[in-house]
Amino acid sequence: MATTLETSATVGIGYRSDGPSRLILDQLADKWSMTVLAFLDRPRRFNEIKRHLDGVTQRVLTHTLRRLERSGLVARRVLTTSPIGVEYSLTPLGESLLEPLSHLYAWTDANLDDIRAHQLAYDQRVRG
Amino acid sequence: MATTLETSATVGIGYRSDGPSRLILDQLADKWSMTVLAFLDRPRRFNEIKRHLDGVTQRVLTHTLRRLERSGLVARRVLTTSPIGVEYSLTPLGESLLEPLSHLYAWTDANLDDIRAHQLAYDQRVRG
DNA sequence: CAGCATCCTCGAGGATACTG
DNA sequence: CAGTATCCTCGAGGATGCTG
Repeated sequence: MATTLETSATVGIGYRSDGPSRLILDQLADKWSMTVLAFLDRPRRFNEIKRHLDGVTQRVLTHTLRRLERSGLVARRVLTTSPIGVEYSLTPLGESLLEPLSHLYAWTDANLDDIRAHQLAYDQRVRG
Repeated sequence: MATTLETSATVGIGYRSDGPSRLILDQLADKWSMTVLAFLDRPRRFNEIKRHLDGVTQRVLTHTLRRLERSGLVARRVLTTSPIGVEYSLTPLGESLLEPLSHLYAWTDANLDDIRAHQLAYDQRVRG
């Protein structure tokens, strides 16, 4: 099972399904994580985040933040205010992730129309 | 690894949950899509891909390839050989996606140990 | 060889109610 | 305000068998 490293020497993209990239993808590919990371350009309160993510429930947002905190991407800080407050912010590790992600966003913006056109053409080809 | 890009500290990352990046993430974040893309450094036959993805079923691989084809990232070509064959390859659009993805892979490789350490520490703190 | 047709499992995500 | 605690839905993914 020790797979050899014969994969994609041409392209030079070191992705393997059992590799570390899989782990990161699993971390980010849920419904809200990336939106949360993008919103944490400054420290934000729990309900502030919740209001920003239209439709998220408390339970799911809590789970999302816990997972990001667990991986060291987000820091959680309890404020000893009158009603207790909790502040979430990006860690340096979390901030460093924004840069590679921005490349993906840029690609998306540049190719979205192309993708949509392909999808539309495919659907018409299959249906009609 | 401190990039001199000054984008990370500011909002400069144009991600929104209702934006196009969401669409791309939904496309790539399934269990096999990225592995398939990485494996298509050259045209590959269906069963060739299936053998490479350890554990994937025919049904799921078919669906994965259909989705990638629908978005224009992968091309499907039927070979009129003795037993019919099908060849899958990256489109230029699909190839262009590998570059931004490689940034994500590089980040992952550079920070995997850090992430794993955070997760371990978190689990012990919470008492798992 | 490369599928499609069924059936089934399992967990992410949501609805709702309660609380320190 | 920022959470838990239950319960439920829904679809991705898997198992298995059949076929042009």
